[in-house]
Amino acid sequence: MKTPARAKRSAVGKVTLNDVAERVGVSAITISRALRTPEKVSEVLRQRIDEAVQELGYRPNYAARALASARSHTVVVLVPSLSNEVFVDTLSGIYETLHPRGYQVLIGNSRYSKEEEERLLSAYLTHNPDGILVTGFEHTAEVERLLANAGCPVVYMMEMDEQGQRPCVGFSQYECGLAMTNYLLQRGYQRIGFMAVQGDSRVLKRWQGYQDSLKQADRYDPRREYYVPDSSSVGLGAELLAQMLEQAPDLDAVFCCNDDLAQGALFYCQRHGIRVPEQLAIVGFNDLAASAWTVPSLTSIATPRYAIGKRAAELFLQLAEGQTPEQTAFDLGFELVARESA
Amino acid sequence: MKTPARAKRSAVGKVTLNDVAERVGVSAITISRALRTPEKVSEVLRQRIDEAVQELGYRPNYAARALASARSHTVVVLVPSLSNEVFVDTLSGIYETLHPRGYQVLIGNSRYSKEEEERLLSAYLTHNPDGILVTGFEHTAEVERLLANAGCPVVYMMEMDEQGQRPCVGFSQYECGLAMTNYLLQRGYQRIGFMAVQGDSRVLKRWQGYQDSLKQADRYDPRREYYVPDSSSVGLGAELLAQMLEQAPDLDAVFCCNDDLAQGALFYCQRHGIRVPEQLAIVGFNDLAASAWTVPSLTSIATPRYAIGKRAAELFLQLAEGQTPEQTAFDLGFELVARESA
DNA sequence: TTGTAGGCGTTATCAA
DNA sequence: TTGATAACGCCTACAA
Repeated sequence: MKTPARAKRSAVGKVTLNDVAERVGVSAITISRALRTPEKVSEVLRQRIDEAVQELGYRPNYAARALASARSHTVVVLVPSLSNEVFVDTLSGIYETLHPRGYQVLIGNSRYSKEEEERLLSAYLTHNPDGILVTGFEHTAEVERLLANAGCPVVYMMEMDEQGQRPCVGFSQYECGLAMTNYLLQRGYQRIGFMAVQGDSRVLKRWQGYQDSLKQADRYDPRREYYVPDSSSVGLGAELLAQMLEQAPDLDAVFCCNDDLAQGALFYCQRHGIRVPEQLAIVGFNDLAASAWTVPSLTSIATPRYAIGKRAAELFLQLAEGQTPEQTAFDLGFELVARESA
Repeated sequence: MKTPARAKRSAVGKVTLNDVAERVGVSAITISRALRTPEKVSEVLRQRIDEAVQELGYRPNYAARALASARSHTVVVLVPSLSNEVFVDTLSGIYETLHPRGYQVLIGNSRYSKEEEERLLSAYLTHNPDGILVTGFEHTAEVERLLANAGCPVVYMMEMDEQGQRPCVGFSQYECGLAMTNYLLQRGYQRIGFMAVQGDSRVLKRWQGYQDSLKQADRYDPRREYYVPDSSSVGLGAELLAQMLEQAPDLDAVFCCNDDLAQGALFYCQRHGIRVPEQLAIVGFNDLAASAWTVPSLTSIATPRYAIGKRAAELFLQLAEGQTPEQTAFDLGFELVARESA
């Protein structure tokens, strides 16, 4: 019913700082201060202001704040997938670190597409983020250019920077591949295959580790490698194992580039009466939650994704505060979890 | 090297509309128009503007735009979990519909906490979203108040509004519970248990359906119900089945309130030599990707979550454009997928 | 401790 | 088709 004289273009007649100021009888800036730096406002005033804010239901306008302060309090996070426990866990670590510090997290899901990543980044840059957290070092030239000119700290996640220049938190994917394959060799497996999908740089590095391990043991045979660019899934693991067994029937172990695949491979064996690990050993990667419960349980590599998210966020915070951390590259390691399947 | 006289507080010396305007020799508003409504700018000018934009690398400032236009081009989506395929799929549907229309999607993950949901919504409202997509109808009073006063369309997802007032896209969780239990009865199972976790309203409704089905068949026995408030996981399914079998050893079928649980229950049976479905039938809910591949494969209920996200986003679009759609409540149904486990 | 002035980058409004 | 002007709501800088 009331027609506020002031509001000319005001979107929905939302309560502004000025409304609160009028109500309390002070200037707008004082309200602003009371909200952001309460200690700089007198006790009495602060109390009256808090009340007025409550009564009027004042809610600061994000856009106005971002515009006036030239700080968005926003951190952009670029991940290749959300349907993967790994990145959801990473996001948890990021969120739990950044949220208490007053940052909004803008999630960009590129679906393993570099082009989509480019679009996302380009769009999100209009937000003038205070920081950007990206997955991996493999991007389009344009993305690299955008990141370089973003004017805010950029932290790379999941892998280590080989040039050692850029801030990053991750672990050596190559070492993972090496360690797991060495483990299989050590357990006496002789004809070890590798099942790869997606083909992102992290998978390729694990694969490289696998190859180097076998070559060193003089057991490498390209016929036992299987790669398709499709996105990972349990079903795909089952299908690919069928194909691998056809191509290399003498396989005695498969290293699946991730646990989804490994679970699918295991189910395939269950269905076809192939005993695991007696006839065929199966190992995965990432140690997804279900892998401890399958029968047999899956040997895998546990990756510190939550910790990566957390540390990456912390690193961003340091960088954003203008600190010069002595360390900007964090290798958080990994753990080989030996279970029943190999 | 150049020191732009104008830039006094400019955050990072970003290129603005004015910079482009100067370069082209027109006013800023013309650049703005050329970018938003190219058809309102002359051919020649448009071309020169496009070039200048390219050369200077101009990128509109989201905050300024939102402030000036009182439109954020942002839609807030509140989900209870990201570690659940269901909501990730829903988000895909939303994103794929809204992104091409120029909307940003702000994801809020409440982790099944109503209090966290309240904090999230409160924070996100500062963005003045153009719309809000929420999961379910069960919220704190404050959230309900905030939604009612948000001043933008709100669409509820996953359930149907019993009062039939609010815009919603979902399906009847109750009917799902009913249908699945009827199916089991029909298949001849007599002592059917229910395994519930999380305890959100959707689970409760399925549970209600289960109870009503059994009561009607005069086969209801509360000893066969098992509920813990913990969050769902494969491991929990295994643990709970162990407890259920102890409490009601005569169980001949379990209806798990979702597929995670069902998979865990199945793995428990595999490990303990309980034949499924001969000794114990297992059914789940949601039809997660892996459920088709386990051995035996899991009977479940496929839910149209991608479609729900898509339709909810479309409904929002209609509402946002001021249309009055004749239909604002969409029941997208569900499908019982009979497989080997029951 | 509080206030004044001015501007952040864009768009709505109205005029030319 | 183009432009001048005045917001949008808040914050920085400086002053009192």
